[in-house]
Amino acid sequence: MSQAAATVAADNAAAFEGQNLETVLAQWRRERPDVDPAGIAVCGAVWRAAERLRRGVLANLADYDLDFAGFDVIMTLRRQGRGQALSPSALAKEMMLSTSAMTNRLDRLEKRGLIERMRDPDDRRGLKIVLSDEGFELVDGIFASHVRTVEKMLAPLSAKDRDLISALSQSIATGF
Amino acid sequence: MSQAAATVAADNAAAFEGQNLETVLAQWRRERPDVDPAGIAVCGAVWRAAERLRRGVLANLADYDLDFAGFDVIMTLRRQGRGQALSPSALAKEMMLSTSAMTNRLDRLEKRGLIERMRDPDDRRGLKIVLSDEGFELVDGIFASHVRTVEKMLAPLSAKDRDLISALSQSIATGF
DNA sequence: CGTTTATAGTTTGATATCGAATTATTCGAT
DNA sequence: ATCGAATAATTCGATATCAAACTATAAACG
Repeated sequence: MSQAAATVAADNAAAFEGQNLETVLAQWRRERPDVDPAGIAVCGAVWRAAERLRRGVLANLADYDLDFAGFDVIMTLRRQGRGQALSPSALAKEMMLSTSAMTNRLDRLEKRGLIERMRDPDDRRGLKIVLSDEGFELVDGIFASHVRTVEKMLAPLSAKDRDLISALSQSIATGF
Repeated sequence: MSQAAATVAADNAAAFEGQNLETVLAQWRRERPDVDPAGIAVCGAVWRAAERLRRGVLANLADYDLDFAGFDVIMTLRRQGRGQALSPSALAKEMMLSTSAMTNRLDRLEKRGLIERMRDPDDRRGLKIVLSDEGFELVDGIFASHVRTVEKMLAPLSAKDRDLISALSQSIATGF
C-alpha cells in the first residue's frame, strides 16, 4: 500500500536503463556467433517498454497511496459500471493472477473501504465484489491523471505508431 | 528454484487470456466517454505481450530446474564471456533490481554451484561474480533452446514486424 | 436420493522482492 | 593525515505472490 508511496526510490535508484540493448546484442554475437540473437533482442525491447510503462503508472499512483495491485482491481471493477459486481475468481482470471493473491488484494481493499464483499445470491459458495462509493470516487478521480500519465509516456509515438505496436503486441500475446 | 518446475500450473490455470482488450476498451468508452482510452489500450497490449513472452521463457526454463531470476543472472554473466566477472551491484543495475534482491539471487546460485563470489582485487568492499564451469556449461546448454522458444513466440511476426516493434518499444522505454 | 466430482474462496507455508539499517571500505575536502 | 560523505554488499522486517491443502457448496450421475 504505502510501499509504493512517497519516497521515490532508494536502493534500486532512478538509474532506469540497464544496459544498452545494442551492447547486449553485440555481446551475444561475439559469444555465440552460431546463434542469431535477433529474437531475444525483440523480447528484451518489449520487456523494457513494459517495465517503463509499469513504473510510470506506479509513480502516478503513489500520489494516491495506491499500489499497482489495488489499482488493477478497482480499475477492473470501475469499468464494469456503477454497482456492477465481479466474483473474486473472475477478477483473478481477468488479471492473470492466482485466486489466493486475489483474496489478499481484496482483503486490503476491503480494509481500506474501497470495495465490499457481497454474497452471490445465486451461489452460496461465491462472492460478488463491488466498489464502495468511496472506491468509485477514488478511481474516477485517478482515471484522468492515469490516462495523462500513459499518454505522456507514449508521446514519442504517432497515432499510426500506436496502432502498429498495439497490433504487433497483440500478435505476440495471442500467437497469431 | 523448483518453484518454477514440473507441474505447469494449478490455481492460476492455463486460461491465459484475461479479457479481450477490445472489450475492455468498449467498457471504458461507455463508462468514461469524456476520456480517450486509446493510450491505455496500447499500454495493455504491450503488457500482455511482455507477459506472454515471460511465461513462454519460464516454461522452457522449468525443464532445467531454473527460474527466471537465476536465468537472468547467469545469462548476463555468460554474455560477458568466459571468466569475465561483474560486481553484484553492476548485475543489479543491469537487470533493474535492488542490490538486496541480487544478494539473494547470488546466494541461491552459489549454493547450487553455478556462480562464485570472488573478491575484487581493486576494492576490498566489492565482489566479482563469475560463472563456475558448471554454470557456464548450463547456460550454453540452455541458450539454443531459449532462443528457439522465443523465436516460436515471435513466429507470427515478419522480419520487418520485428524491427518495427523493437524500435517502437525502445521509443517507449527511452522516451524518445 | 446419495455418492462422487468439480468449483468458490480462504488459509497456509515457502520464497522473492523491496526499502531501510548496518558494516566495512574508499574517496574527498580541508 | 583526518574526518565526513559516498559506496559495496549484506541483513532485517514487511509484504505480495504462488501452489497446495482445506472447507463449503453445487452439479453430475448412477
